[in-house]
Amino acid sequence: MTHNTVDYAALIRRKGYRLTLQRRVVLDAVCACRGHATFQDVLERVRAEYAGIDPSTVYRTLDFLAELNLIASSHIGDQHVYEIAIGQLPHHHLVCRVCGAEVQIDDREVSAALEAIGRAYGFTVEPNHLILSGLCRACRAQQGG
Amino acid sequence: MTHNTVDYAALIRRKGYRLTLQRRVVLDAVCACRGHATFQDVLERVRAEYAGIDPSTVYRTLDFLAELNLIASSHIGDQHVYEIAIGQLPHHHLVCRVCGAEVQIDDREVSAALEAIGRAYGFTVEPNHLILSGLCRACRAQQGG
DNA sequence: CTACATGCAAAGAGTTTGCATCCGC
DNA sequence: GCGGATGCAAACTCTTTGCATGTAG
Repeated sequence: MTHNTVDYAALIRRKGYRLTLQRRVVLDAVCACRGHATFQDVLERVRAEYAGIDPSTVYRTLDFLAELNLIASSHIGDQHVYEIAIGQLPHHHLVCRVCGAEVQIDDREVSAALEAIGRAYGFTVEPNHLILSGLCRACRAQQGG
Repeated sequence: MTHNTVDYAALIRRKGYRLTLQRRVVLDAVCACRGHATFQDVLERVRAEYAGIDPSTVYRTLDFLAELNLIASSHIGDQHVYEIAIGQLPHHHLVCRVCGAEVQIDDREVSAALEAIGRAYGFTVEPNHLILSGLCRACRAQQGG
């Protein structure tokens, strides 16, 4: 898999690192999760492909891939989540606090709004993969509110 | 201390809980931290006032106070932080990623912007004490950027 | 005086680390 | 073959829990 246009294998080697089976499997797993995946999500998917992998290797590999910006690492509430970064434009998410539905928002819409606010306080806002919690249409209808 | 207009002692008793020395000391400590305080920040301040307190009591008390909305609990990066909530309007923060400076932003400025974006996707955004990272004026000048 | 809150110590989850072995280059 | 990466097990940090004792109301 070339993971949409970025030759990650070449990137890894160019930086002097090695392309191991484990690294390929972990990257594919994060990609296959489509959206935000917890460590456990990733581990399960990885093990479907390579049962013998050690959790410490997955931790090390996720850190490694995040360092190279092949995946993005962030937080929803107090959960650490990972997401494929290859072929993704800068973006943010709306996450429904009831059903967990996720919608991706183009960065430009958010940045424009927040940068204006930051400027008023002398801040250069760098909205880093913001995760906004709320209610999706379906859950709002159901909960009333 | 009445902690600005809210009689927290009465609130605690009205709900059937007890006002203990530990609860007063922890609440005062969070208040004295002015801004976001980690567990360790709070623990240190608490111990200056009451050295014998057990960490588990501080954990339990912080949960307790957050439950009553006397303090707010959130995350900066992967750090859990606490903040006094008494007498605070809904608000968000700009945090400088270099020097850690914090500026409070009125909720209305942020909500207006984000709700408009959410609406376009059928979401009711409920921006819960957002923490936006960026560069303050001084650090931007120094770093060039 | 009663039940809730605390202190203590132990358990538990999640994550990191040291080191011998393995394997990509 | 060399040096980085992995597996394994142990260590470590942070947090939670069970229970006897203390104390607010």
